[in-house]
Amino acid sequence: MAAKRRPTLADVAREVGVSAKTVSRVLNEDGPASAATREQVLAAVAKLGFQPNLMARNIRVGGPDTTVGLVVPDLSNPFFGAVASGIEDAVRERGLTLLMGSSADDPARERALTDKFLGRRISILMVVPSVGADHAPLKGHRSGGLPVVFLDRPGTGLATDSVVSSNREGSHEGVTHLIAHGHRRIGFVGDLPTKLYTRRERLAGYRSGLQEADIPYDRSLVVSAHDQEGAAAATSGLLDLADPPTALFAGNNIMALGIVAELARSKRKDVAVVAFDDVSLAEVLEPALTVVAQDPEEIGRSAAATALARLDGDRSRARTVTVPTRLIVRGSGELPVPKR
Amino acid sequence: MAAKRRPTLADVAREVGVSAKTVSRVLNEDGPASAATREQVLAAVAKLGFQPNLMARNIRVGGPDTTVGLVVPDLSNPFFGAVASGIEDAVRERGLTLLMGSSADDPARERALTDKFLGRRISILMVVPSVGADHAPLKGHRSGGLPVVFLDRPGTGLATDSVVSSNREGSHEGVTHLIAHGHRRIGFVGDLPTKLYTRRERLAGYRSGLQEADIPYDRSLVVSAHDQEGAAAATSGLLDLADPPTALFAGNNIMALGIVAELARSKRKDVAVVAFDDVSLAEVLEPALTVVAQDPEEIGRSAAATALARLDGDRSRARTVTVPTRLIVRGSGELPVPKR
DNA sequence: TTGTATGCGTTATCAG
DNA sequence: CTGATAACGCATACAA
Repeated sequence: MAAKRRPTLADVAREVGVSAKTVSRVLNEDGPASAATREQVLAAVAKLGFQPNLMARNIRVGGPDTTVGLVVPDLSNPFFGAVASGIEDAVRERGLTLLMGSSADDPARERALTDKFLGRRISILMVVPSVGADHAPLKGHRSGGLPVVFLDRPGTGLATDSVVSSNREGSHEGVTHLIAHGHRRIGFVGDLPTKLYTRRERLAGYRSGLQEADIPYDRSLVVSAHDQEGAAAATSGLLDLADPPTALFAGNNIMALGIVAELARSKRKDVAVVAFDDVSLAEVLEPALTVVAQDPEEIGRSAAATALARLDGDRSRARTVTVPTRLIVRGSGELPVPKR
Repeated sequence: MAAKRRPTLADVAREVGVSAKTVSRVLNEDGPASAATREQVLAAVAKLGFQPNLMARNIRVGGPDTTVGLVVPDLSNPFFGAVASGIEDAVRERGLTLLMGSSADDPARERALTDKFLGRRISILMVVPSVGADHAPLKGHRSGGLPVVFLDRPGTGLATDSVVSSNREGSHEGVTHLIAHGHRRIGFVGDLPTKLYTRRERLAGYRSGLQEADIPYDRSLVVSAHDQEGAAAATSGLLDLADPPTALFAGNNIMALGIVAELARSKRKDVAVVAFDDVSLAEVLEPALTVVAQDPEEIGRSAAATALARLDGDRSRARTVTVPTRLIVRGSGELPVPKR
């Protein structure tokens, strides 16, 4: 038996012996309806398993859908999960539903997803921009009244609201913290690609920290990796240098995992570490991991607040909200330079 | 200026001076179209910022939407993020897009989300059932040809495919592992509510492990918590008992974090621990954390494979796939019973 | 190569 | 209180 056609309003109406509009009225509690027909309709709806076609409804009503579309690069990175949670909490009160999809950090897939969302006439669009994506095509939507917010990274080709962490300042603070504990050779383990906004900003903060302390920038101390395993390998490479670093700065949570794993594997407890972005169990490690913590939930909440204000008619200029980071001192960042 | 009406096919057609159908043709690369009109149309589309209304399109075409809807209880739990990743990878090859939303483990919200998905005529519905949810309303859709898959937990009131971990066997193995190292007083720190399927199954495995070793079940050794902090407090309570456990079994990843955090805080390295579900940095802890690892990506892939087979016409009976767990021995589960 | 009539499932309008 | 009819934005069938 092939998939049967789904029941429509008309089917329900025929079943009961009323008009389609009457069924519609009952379901939407729109106009008046006698208790008798009401019950009959409800019974028929249950019997047939009728499910209103929201697309047909939307096409008729014309208004935007009550959905917030969110595009993230990676569904399995807890950072974006936390951001999504923050958004969800904030928009639910307004009756909006968050739907999240992945771009895999690929501009083409990001575009396909946003188009899908836009085609559905969502109420708010939130995007963690992929490297190389062009957001000029969103201009019309934004000027047409659709709130568009960039998260974690700024977009390209479109002036709209964005919410980012204080990447540069946070890294500067983290590196300065290491310097204050005597370190002068500090490795930077960053993610890829190197032109990723957050990567660039955090590297810039690292460099400004060094500069402030009159420590020359040494390119051989800056390495990159795609994932945790790569970060571990990169860490190993740094420690094998003729003049190895005495401290490491992790460019994000994944890099932090790789660094910590490699230091544990090689039983090195003398290397100081500060990581950008917190990770679970950081306080349990030995030494406990000192981090420049981001506030992903707050990033989400802030983005939601901005978007909701736009929905309420705020037509002011596009603004960039910077969510502050916070240095959490736990131990790994306060290790001294080993005597030699 | 209020939000202007979005441009439609007709608007584009008027702009160019052709019929709506012609515009439709170029956009869908459907019928033939002269290069001249083609360019004109494309120009007008860009100029007006026209975005086809996918709902109108879909309602006309009638076919299902190319979306896979996924309902999870918590967007910020990395376990579900990994499951989603597995699904995404598997369905993308078929041109399907994964969209994920949160039920917050609330039946009403789960229902609202599934209704929203169903109203959009998604191709596949995947649900991590909330406690207390009734899935009988999905019957019509499932028999109407919509693949419905339950993940991580079985659904209620609907016979359909589901994919779960080997919770009972895994727990049994984990507890038996502790017993093999001499432990007889083993605490169980589980999540809430206690009637949650995974919680019940894992507790059952714990009990069967004890029973097999002729160790009496002691209710005072079974505690529960909502979150990591709660798990830490529960752990503390267990260790304060007059006759405290010498080993702990964590009912899920969050409970594991709480246990590990509390043991670190109280500087207890003599308590053996086995956790259900792996956590990052488990191998770096001291002692490294022995776990009964789940395979969330595989759960996702398996669910996707099942659903795709249904889409291809598989009308065989509903089946339950059990994804095996794997005991990963790292150290914490092999600690001996302290001498006293 | 292009246009016209028609219908998808729903709701708004207006009449009964 | 209820129903007939038109309309939403788009695609199919057929004609030109």
